[in-house]
Amino acid sequence: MARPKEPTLRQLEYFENVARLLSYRGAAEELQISQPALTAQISTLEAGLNVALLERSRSGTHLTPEGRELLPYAREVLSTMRNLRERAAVVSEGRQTTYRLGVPPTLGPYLLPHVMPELHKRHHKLKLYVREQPHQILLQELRSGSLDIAILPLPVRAEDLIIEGLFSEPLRYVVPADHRLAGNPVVRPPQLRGERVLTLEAQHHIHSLVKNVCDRIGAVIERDYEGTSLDTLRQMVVMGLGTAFLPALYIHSEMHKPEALYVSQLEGVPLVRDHGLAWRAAAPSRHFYRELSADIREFVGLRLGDVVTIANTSRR
Amino acid sequence: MARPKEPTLRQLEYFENVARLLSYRGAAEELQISQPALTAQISTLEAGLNVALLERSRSGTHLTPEGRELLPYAREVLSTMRNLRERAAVVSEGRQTTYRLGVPPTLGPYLLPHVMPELHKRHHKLKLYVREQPHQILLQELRSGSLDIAILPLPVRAEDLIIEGLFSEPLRYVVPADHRLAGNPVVRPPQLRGERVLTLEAQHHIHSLVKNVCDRIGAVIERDYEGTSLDTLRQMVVMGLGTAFLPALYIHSEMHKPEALYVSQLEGVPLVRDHGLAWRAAAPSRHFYRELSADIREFVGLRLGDVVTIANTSRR
DNA sequence: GATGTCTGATAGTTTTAGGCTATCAACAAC
DNA sequence: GTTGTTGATAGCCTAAAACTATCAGACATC
Repeated sequence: MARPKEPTLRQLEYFENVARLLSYRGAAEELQISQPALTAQISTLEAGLNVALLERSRSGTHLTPEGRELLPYAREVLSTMRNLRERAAVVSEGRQTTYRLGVPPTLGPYLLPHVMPELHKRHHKLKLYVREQPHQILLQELRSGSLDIAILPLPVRAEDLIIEGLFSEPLRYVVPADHRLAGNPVVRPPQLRGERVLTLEAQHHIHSLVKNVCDRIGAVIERDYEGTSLDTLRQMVVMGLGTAFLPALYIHSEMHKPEALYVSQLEGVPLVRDHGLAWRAAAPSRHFYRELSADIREFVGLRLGDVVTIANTSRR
Repeated sequence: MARPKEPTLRQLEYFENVARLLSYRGAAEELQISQPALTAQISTLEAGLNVALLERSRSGTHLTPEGRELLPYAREVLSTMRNLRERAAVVSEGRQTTYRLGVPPTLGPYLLPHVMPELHKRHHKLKLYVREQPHQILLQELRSGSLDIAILPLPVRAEDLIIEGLFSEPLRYVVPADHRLAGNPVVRPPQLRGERVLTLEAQHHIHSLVKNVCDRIGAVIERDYEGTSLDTLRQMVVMGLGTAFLPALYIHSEMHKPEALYVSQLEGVPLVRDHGLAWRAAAPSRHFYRELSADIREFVGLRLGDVVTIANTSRR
């Protein structure tokens, strides 16, 4: 193929060597090629650049003025190439680059502070770039390649993704201080019939979980006041606008005594959200992601074992 | 030869293209190669760097985290290579790089100010890096490649150098104001018999020229006071320590009325120094150097034609 | 002046790498 | 279920890189 002869890195390396040693035979020896091969490559380089780089006679070799001017440029190319190879060597050791992790905003802030320090201790060169987005967006960006891994609410059915269960997180019933059920550690479904329940906007997975449970037990979803975040939801409960089901990790992280709210466990009807770590099945780092998944389960078990239930390792 | 497979520029170009288009077939089309050839080159690059750069499935292509991290490095290599090619394109137009010109210190300061402005007008991208050194050193450094061209006193016999005559410069007889010969525009050899003549140190060409003439005419070289420069020589003449033969260009540039010295022309015995431009016979820019030689003769003729005699174009 | 050594260059040959076409399997769209 | 598109694989061909052998010129030594 008659494409114009561009200089190659090999030729620049040869040129740099000859320029430094001022001897074809000396440079050939150092480069471990034959002297005629070196001569030919330098000639080809000069033809490609359309400029004489070296002045040679039987009495020795010198740089031409043009060669002298271009030598620093050649060294620059070789230097940047060396940078690339060195960085590749580091990166190829594994877990030493930046992975983009997506998490739902209703989970990330209440989970990651417990998990990140442990991950950092174990993989101290690992860098995770965290993005909080609604789970539908997370799924889309994982598929499109804008994310490398994501924590998604289960179940998720996607043939092109690997999803491993992390843990189950219950949602607790939260009432204001003057509520008739305040102070009861456990509430049963008949006690909630007719209760007004506040929840997040429809785009959140929690919305559908809470709606399903309310439909089952006869509680009423309050549609006039939808929360845009768990905090705004909690403030509305404090203000007496209704009651709510809030995630256990949120409660664990954000609600402390003294607090104007009471928390109860709902008995008889399971209300949990399952979390899983997802990645693309074709990802070259999929073995590392599987290990990361196990690490997260381990650390969540250690730090938050009394708040959530660790998942069995399974493909859902 | 089983040398480790280093990445090539071609491979980095291919990688950058795929990374930007996120499609092997799209990139192959833009690169004007077949898609299997592209796939093979990317695979070879990944093997060479020992890291997966791209994640590919039948549903599309993504950068891996490692590939994302190395892509700026690859772009850096391609950028420095582009810089080299662009600079080479400028340099290959000719006369647009820096040439090292050597000149004797007894000539350079009195010649170049007349010649450089004209040279710059004619070759406005030409850059001459001037070094003043004794002519023996000039010859040595020209041969060793530390200089590209040099103005040398003639004759010079060197098989490996091309030398073209530039001009002949007479040396004038200079006496203090109270000298018996002061005011005579012309002096003859018998008038100088027994005269004490100061000159430069032996390493200078002028020394041997003056010594030869003094031997012929019976003047006496003053060995107790040798000049280290033309200026110091002239100051000693002013102080009445003796007389001297000074180059015409020096006189033309540096000695003006009123001055405590008188200048005469020596008749009957020629006392001139011939100057030539020298370069290595094997220098790729030798055609340019010949043109430069002609330019210098032209400009010296125009600006200093009444001080020196332009040489015929000849190989001495 | 003759001879030997060292320099870079040239010629012919061999080996390796880059690129081709044909075809494959997997996946998505209709 | 069929068709089209994706990246991957196999076999082949050509160009490039490298080899060895040898050359001519320059220089040092005898």
